[in-house]
Formats: sequence, structure tokens, C-alpha cells
Amino acid sequence: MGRKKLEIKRIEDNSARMVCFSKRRNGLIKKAKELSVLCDVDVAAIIFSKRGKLYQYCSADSISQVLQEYKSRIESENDGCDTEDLYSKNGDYLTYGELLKTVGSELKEPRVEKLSVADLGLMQKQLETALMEIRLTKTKMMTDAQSSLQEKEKMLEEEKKNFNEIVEGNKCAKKKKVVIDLNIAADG
Amino acid sequence: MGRKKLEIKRIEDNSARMVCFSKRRNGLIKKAKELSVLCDVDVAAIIFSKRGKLYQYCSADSISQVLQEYKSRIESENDGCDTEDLYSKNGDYLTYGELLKTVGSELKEPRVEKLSVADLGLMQKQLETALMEIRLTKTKMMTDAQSSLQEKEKMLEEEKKNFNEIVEGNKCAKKKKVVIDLNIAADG
DNA sequence: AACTATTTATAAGA
DNA sequence: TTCTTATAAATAGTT
Repeated sequence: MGRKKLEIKRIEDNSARMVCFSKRRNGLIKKAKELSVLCDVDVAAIIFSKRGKLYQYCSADSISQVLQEYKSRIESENDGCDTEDLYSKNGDYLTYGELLKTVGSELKEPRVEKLSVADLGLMQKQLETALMEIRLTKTKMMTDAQSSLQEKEKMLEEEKKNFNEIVEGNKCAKKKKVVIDLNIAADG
Repeated sequence: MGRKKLEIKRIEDNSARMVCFSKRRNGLIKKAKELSVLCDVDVAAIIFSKRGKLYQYCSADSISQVLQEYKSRIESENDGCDTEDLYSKNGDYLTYGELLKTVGSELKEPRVEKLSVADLGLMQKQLETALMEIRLTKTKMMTDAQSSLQEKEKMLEEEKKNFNEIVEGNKCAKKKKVVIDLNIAADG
């Protein structure tokens, strides 16, 4: 949408490409937000610029829902796979510790071939779960930090208000005093 | 954009919300693709519907680039953070094994408070790297599996061709024989 | 699933 | 970069 119809292929002009990137990046994130709010779904948009900058949007307050959904999906998709050796002895999923140890040793050694694509898929899902758990914790910590900041701000606001009331009170007192003085003058 | 200006808040009517979801989901993914192509950047859009369905777009062919970028970013962003205790003794980043052990023990125990947001951010990045490494490995394995399948298919095709040639050869031989027979008959 | 009246996004220009 | 504006594109409500 613009003065001309734009063909969808790489914009070769450097400056034009950057301008377009800036506009459309904001546009995409706006659209992602709107979709999330209007339709009450979880949306994430991630954009890596070539210069290493990372822009992202993730619908707030819902990471735990996403996590929950993910977990239940992992649990239900769990049949018909020969991935027994990826489980803990107790039949549960690996703890993150066990999982990471597996990832670390299996991926680093040259015996990756022993793992099937299905195994890697399961690992991937578990890592994603771990990742979301971290994100959740991080978000919560940041939210907590922010709300305590907001509380401080509120207290400051309160103090300011009180201060202003005192100042206003003084002004009123001065005005009254002036009026009285004038009345006195008029009397004379 | 539409007959009326739509306020950006949850659409309460169920049917209308689903229609909107369908339209805007496609719209978002289209926009993500366009941004990726026009500006030559990596874009991912992930949408979880409430009913557990996952829609996503990820600009293809670029996971290894993203991984590379991520790694170099981690290496360069590495100054000015007080996250020393997340590092291995050798000064390098944690191995995935060490990292996962930390995630597992720190997040499970009630002593998460000891970790700062910055620490979690670092963990997050490392987990993301691990995840991409897994994805990359999985993709490679699947590609390899596919190409070996394709090789088998090619061999099968070759065999089929040879077989057909033999069959064709037999057909020709038969034809010739018939002609000869006819000639003999004509001679008689 | 199509159709259109409108709104929204944005390409080019300043 | 930021604003403006003409035009393309998306889409809300309708059929």
C-alpha cells in the first residue's frame, strides 16, 4: 500500500530497504498485538535484523497459558514413539538437568547418530518448555520489579499531591489576606 | 479497515471472533513473509489458537544464519554483566549440561530469587542457542534421511529403467522374430 | 466463501 | 529522520 504497487522481492536500495524495514516491522508488531487482543489468542512475532538486532512481540500475561498448552500437548502426543531411553527411570519426563546433560553430551560427541529424529524432536519440545519456564520467571520478575517501581511512583505522587495541597492552601490564605487588606484600605 | 472502525478489544461474539481470527491470522503471516522478503531479514510469527492449534511462519533457509548471529551476539554482549557465576571455571560459557543443571536446580528450588533478571536473560539466550542447535541437527538429519531416501529412489528408478530396457529389448526381439517368420511364410 | 464500503498501512515525496 | 499524502491493501460487516 503506497504511492505505487510494490513487488514483493528484496529491496536492493539500502536506504529504502531500511526505511521499509522500520515501517513494516512496526506494522507487523502492531498487527500481532491487535490479533492477540481482538481474538484473545497468544501471538509471538520475532524479527532478527541483519545487523544483529532483535525485535520481538509476545502477547503478555499468557506465557503461562502457552506453557500449559505446550505441556499438555507434549503429554498427549506422547504415544507411539520409541523414545523410551529419553525418559527418567520413574517413567516421567527427564528433569531439565537430565535433559541438558543429554543434549550436552549427545550433541557434542560424534555419536549424535545414535539419536533418532524423534528423539531430537522430543528434546526440542522439552527445551522449549524449559525456555518458556525461564521466560515466565523472567517476565514475572520484571513485572514484580515494575510494580514495586509503580508503587514507589504512586507514593511519590501522593507526596507531591500533599505538597501541592499545602502550597495551594498557602496561596488561598495569601489571597484572603490581600482581600482583607483591600477592604481595610477601602474603609479608610 | 472495514465497514466500521473496530475498537481493539476482545471480540465477544464467538463467531465473529473466529472469522476475524482466520482473516487476521492469514494477514499477519502474509505480512511476516513480505517483511522477510522485502527487507531480507529473518522473521518468525507464532500463533496459538485457544483450541490448542499452532500456526506459525518462519522465514526458511536461515536457521543456521540465525544461530550464527545469536552466537556472535552472545559473544559480543558479554561485557559489563555481573553474571560470572553462570560461567564455567574456564571462563567460557556453560556447557549445555552445566546450563541445564543450573536451570533444573535453580528454577525448581525456591531459591530462584537469587538469580537476577540478567542471569535469566543469559540463560534464556543460551537455551535458545541450544534449541537452535537441536533444530539444526534435526533439520540436517531429516535432510540427510530424505536425500538417502531420494538416492534409494534414484537407484530404484535406475533398476526400473534397466528392467524396462530388457523388456523393450524382448519386445523388439519378438517383433523381429515375427517379421522373419512372416518373411519365411511369404517365401513359402 | 464472496463482496464492497471503509479503514488502515505504507511508498514516495518533502 | 519525521511528516505528509496519494494510493494500495486489509478487513468488518453484509449477502
